[in-house]
Amino acid sequence: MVRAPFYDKSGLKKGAWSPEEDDTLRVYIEEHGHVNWRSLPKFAGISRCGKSCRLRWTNYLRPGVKRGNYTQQEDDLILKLHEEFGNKWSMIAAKLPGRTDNEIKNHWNTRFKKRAKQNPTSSQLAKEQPCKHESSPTVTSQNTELGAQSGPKFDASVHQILESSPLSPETFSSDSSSLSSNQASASTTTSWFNESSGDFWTEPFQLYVQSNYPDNYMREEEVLSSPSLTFYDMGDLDLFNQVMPTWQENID
DNA sequence: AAGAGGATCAACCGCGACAGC
DNA sequence: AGCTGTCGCGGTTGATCCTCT
Repeated sequence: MVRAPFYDKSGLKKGAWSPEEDDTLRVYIEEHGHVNWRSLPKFAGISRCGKSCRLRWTNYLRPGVKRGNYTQQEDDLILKLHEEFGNKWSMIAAKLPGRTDNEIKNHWNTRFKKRAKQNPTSSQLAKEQPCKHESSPTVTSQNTELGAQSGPKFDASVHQILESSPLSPETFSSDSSSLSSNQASASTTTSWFNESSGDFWTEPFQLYVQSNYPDNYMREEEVLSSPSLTFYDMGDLDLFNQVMPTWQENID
């Protein structure tokens, strides 16, 4: 279900990731963290653009990423959050431990299609139920359509579509290793990346020797030890806890 | 059994936000 | 103030899987 691998003009690989690439990226990030996505592929020896690496890590390789079916509780929460935030998938994902914005977005779109099929008039609700926190002045047609599901009129039959999946202890945890060190990344970026040039995300791959690595590079364990860098903002879990009381222990 | 069409989801693309110079 | 580099987000695409006829 993935695109066939291919190489673009600049020699960057695109399409599906191989297990070898996954291993390389995982090992590298676990060892060194990700200070600078743009330069990471060079140092890790991956023939991908930084953007692709970031996406792969965020959506697939990152520890704590939960895969598989959505529980009804998760779905209730997504509905609630979508009503509040609209298509702010990253904000929704931030409140759903283990789920990524991409996955939630896919899930929502899939469900919407089902819903739209079942109830073609539902799009009417979108105009009546603008999302509370919509800050953007431009509302796309898709936003409008998706909003159709979000209001209180959303009927319970939708849940019958949803599959339930017991939480796996392996895939779900409050493991602080499932972190995002973006802020740390930005603050610790050092001048040793300066030799790079060209377009940021698509810069052609160049192999750098590991010895180029600076001593002041922020290690994964340093990132983990930073209290402000945990992946989940625990203060934001109130709503999550309301909807998913059975997960409370895991979160705490 | 096989083909068609729908569903799923990983990955790509473009753009905007933000920080540093 | 404007430019450049970096990053993340949201929308979209496309290959594969699944289900129905």
